[in-house]
Amino acid sequence: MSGKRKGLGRATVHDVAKLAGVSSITVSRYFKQPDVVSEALRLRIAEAVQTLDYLPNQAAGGLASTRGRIVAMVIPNISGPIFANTIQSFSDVLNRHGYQLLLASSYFSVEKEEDAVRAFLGWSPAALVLTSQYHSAGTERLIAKAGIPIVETWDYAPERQPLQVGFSHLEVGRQAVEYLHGKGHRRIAFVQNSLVGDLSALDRRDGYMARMTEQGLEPWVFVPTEADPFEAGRQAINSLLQRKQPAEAVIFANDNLAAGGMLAGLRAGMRFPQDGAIFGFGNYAFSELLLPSLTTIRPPAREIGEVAALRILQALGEVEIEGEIPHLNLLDCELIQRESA
Amino acid sequence: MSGKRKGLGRATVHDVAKLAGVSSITVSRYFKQPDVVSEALRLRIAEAVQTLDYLPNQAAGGLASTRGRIVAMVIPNISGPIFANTIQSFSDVLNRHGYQLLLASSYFSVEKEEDAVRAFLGWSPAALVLTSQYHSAGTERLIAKAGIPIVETWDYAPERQPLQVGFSHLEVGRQAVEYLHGKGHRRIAFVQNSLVGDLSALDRRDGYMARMTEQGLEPWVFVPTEADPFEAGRQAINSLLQRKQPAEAVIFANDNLAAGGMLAGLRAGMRFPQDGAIFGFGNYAFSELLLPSLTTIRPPAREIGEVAALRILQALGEVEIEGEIPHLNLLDCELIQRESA
DNA sequence: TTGTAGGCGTTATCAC
DNA sequence: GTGATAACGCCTACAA
Repeated sequence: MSGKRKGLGRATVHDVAKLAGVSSITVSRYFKQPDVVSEALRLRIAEAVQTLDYLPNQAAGGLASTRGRIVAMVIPNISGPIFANTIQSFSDVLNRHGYQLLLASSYFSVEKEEDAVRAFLGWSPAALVLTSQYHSAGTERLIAKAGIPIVETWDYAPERQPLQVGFSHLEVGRQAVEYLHGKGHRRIAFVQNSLVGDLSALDRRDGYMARMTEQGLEPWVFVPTEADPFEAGRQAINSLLQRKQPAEAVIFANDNLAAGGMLAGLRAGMRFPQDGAIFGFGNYAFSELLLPSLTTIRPPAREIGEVAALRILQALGEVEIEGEIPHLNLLDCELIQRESA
Repeated sequence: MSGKRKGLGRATVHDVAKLAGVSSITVSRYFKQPDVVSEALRLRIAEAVQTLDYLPNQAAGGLASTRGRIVAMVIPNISGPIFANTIQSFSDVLNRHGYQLLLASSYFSVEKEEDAVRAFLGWSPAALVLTSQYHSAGTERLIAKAGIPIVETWDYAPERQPLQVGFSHLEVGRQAVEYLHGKGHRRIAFVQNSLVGDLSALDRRDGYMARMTEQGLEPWVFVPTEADPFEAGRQAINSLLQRKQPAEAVIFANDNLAAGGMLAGLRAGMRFPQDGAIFGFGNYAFSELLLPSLTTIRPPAREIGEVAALRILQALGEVEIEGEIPHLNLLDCELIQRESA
């Protein structure tokens, strides 16, 4: 009987409606607002759904209602040691409310981020999550006119338009100085991330520099040339600790660098913290397993994902909230004192 | 002027078509098969797209063409130390070809996996990726009639319908025994994963048992009661090494357990491998950072993601291939000999 | 509580 | 090479 197009071959609302002896809109209501459908029809529809193995077509639904149950997230990387926790918790909370996660990584490149955002917007996501406050001009334009909730995570820039869920990297840098200074150290160095593009790490460095200056101490920033973080760490240790006037403490831009540096030192016969205090950032999984274990700062990775998801669900009206949705969500980092500093 | 529905408020093909003075189908072709559109029109359309900031609506496109450019993946967990690499490489390859990744985690629960699969199928994904060969009956039914390429990763079950991209956990178990036996060890124990649901880990145990038996050695399986992997590892070390006839070598179900065990031993004054060889699985990021560094087996995490994506793209006709698409993709694990065994 | 009509934005199909 | 038409599967708006 004709059929000029093929379709998916799956059952549709119409099939279910016919089998249940109702109109298709009633089947639609059965899924969206079950309490509006009478008990009798509900049972008939449920049976038809069973029989036909009916699955609502989300693309069609999203198209018709102009609001797809999908949320998009761009993150620097998935396999790195810290962002995965954010993705995990974010995705879990969303799934629980029937939303699906669309994911892509930017590798700390604002161009790749823009590509991902453009691709995502084609899916008319219900909301969009980005990492940090730093984006390309193109991304800024896209999100400005996207007309959906935008959330920036892993950073805290109160003056920006998008919802903020994260923490201040500047504060983290200051906090590290504070701690080491309190331990009596004066010659405190900072090892920068060799990964260009990680702009938040530069904020941590700036916080370090600001606090050092305030304390009347001279900032001492080491910039590794090695790309591999473990190698870069080794390079830093060699340069900072094996000299006449060695650093008393070294703050690394992240735990990878710190671990690489510490390991190189240990294998060269050094002892920590005796030969220099080692301070990291990130509280990666291995940090407590090192000998000595690594003193570091734990960013609220999981919490960021949870809060971001919650705010989005509230903005979408899926979760109730009294009053305004908090625009600024400043979460706590935790300084974890261990053996290395 | 009526307008009974609102729509997204964004520009559509029709807007672009009107501005460019062509029909909307030509705009569609401009995106799908640019070489079919004449140079002149292409320029006009490009300009209109620019002016209007037009973004193709993927949901509408997917609906009309019955093939959305989306691929769904269910993985045990995102934040764990090993699967993230698979997700990362998988997503990267797909993105490069204009496909987006829909992601959810099962936490090693076949029920959660089924929920995710059902939710995903509503999006009419172009393909579906699962982890391991173990699923619920419901999932089996769903994938059997999904009518899209299905890929099972991180395992290798030649007899199964879905495309296989992974490795044999049984083989991994045998390989560990082989290695330790070759080092002269006879009293070789295996520490099971305390995480129920990780069925592939049981396959590794079974491989261990089979090989031990073949060698005329008696299998010795320890089942931790502690849930936390580090605690479970400690428990295992205490039980296996601090006795009259201690184990000479211990194979752990994964690197987390091994690290926990080794660390507990070290802090108690033990030395490795002198007081017992320690063997892991997974080659987690920290494994090379431990002192002693951990001997383990590296699963082809990244490669699995790449190959899975490639096979899917080939099945979808996005990537050329001569002949049949290989159904069985057995990838190599790498035994990484380090200091602990 | 249930149904009718028609549109959401795109693309398959057929015609020129 | 380009266009007219209808259909993909669902949901909003309105009516009963």
